[in-house]
Amino acid sequence: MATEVDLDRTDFAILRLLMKDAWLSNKEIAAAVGLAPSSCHERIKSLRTRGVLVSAHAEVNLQAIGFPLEAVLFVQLGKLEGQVVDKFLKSTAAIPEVRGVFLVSGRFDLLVHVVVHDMEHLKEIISQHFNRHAVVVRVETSVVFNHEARHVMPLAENKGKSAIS
Amino acid sequence: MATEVDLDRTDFAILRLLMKDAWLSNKEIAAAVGLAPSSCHERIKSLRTRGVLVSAHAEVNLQAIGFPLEAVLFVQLGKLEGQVVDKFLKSTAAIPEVRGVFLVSGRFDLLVHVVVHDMEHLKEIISQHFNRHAVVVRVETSVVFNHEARHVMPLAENKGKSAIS
DNA sequence: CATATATTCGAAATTTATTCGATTGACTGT
DNA sequence: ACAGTCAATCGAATAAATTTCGAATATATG
Repeated sequence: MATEVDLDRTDFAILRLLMKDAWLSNKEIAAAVGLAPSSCHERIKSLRTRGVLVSAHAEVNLQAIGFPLEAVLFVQLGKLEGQVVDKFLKSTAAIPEVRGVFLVSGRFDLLVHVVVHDMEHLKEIISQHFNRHAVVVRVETSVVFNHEARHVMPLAENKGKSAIS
Repeated sequence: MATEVDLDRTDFAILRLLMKDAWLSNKEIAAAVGLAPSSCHERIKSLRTRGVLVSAHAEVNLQAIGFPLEAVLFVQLGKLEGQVVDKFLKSTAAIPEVRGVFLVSGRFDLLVHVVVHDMEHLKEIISQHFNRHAVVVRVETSVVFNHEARHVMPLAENKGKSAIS
């Protein structure tokens, strides 16, 4: 598993820009970080092959396509047998309406973020999926009033660990 | 606020592709949905101006840049006065380590997803930010064992509501 | 200080994005 | 059914960006 990589200030600048806006052209990024387009291109290619830059995803306005309601499900699971839980996790993540799954420690075992058309739709997902599996002990549902996703480097400017370490 | 938009099967196909991989070229998308590049380009432009396609963000391997630990904070807030809560939400979202903030109904008021270097770093964020604000009544912390984000259309194939409705 | 390695650059070659007028197809009202 | 209106699609031309690559520069190593 790729855990550590050497990145300099310029790499971080590139990553920071692409996290904010993956639609930036190579030319624009090059200008922003002070490199020639060819050099910048080389670095981006390297970041991808090294597994730092993983992918890019477009964000669509889910309200606009008929999903105005969001919820978080707090799921308690029974005695965790690796196999069964893993299967349930996979099948949960495979539901189109599911936007994220967190397997966590503490009072709950699983947090599931879903988007739905309406309350009926939400009820359907819970009753058809979660209340059907034996591993699920209990589900608590919270409606999401407001949700903000942050696509920024979790690091203050110029705090990139250089290769000097 | 833009809530409803007319989208046909092709629009959904384009959105589905871009959600999965925002690095696809216009040419590739055009081929995949069976349009000429110029037509596809026109549609994508329209999707953006209509506010359906909002943005795109690169996903970086946070392990690789020194953030191997994730946590979810369950926050209870005091009597919700709009102004104060709103300010606290904004300041929370402004923390670089925060990846998402959910204002929810139910047992907790706020869910915060954070990435950190280590436990010390996590403790620091909680004590420096959350335990410093009067609105915060209580914080429960869960370590994230596993986290899967889903970047797919929350809709089964060919289930796009056509303009016929 | 000399050697080896990695980065950077600029220019050429390739590919892609973008514009635009003409054509096709779909919808409206009579 | 039919003419008229509007929107979508296409292909070709132009503009712009990506990608490759050898030479030059900088950086690290012994």
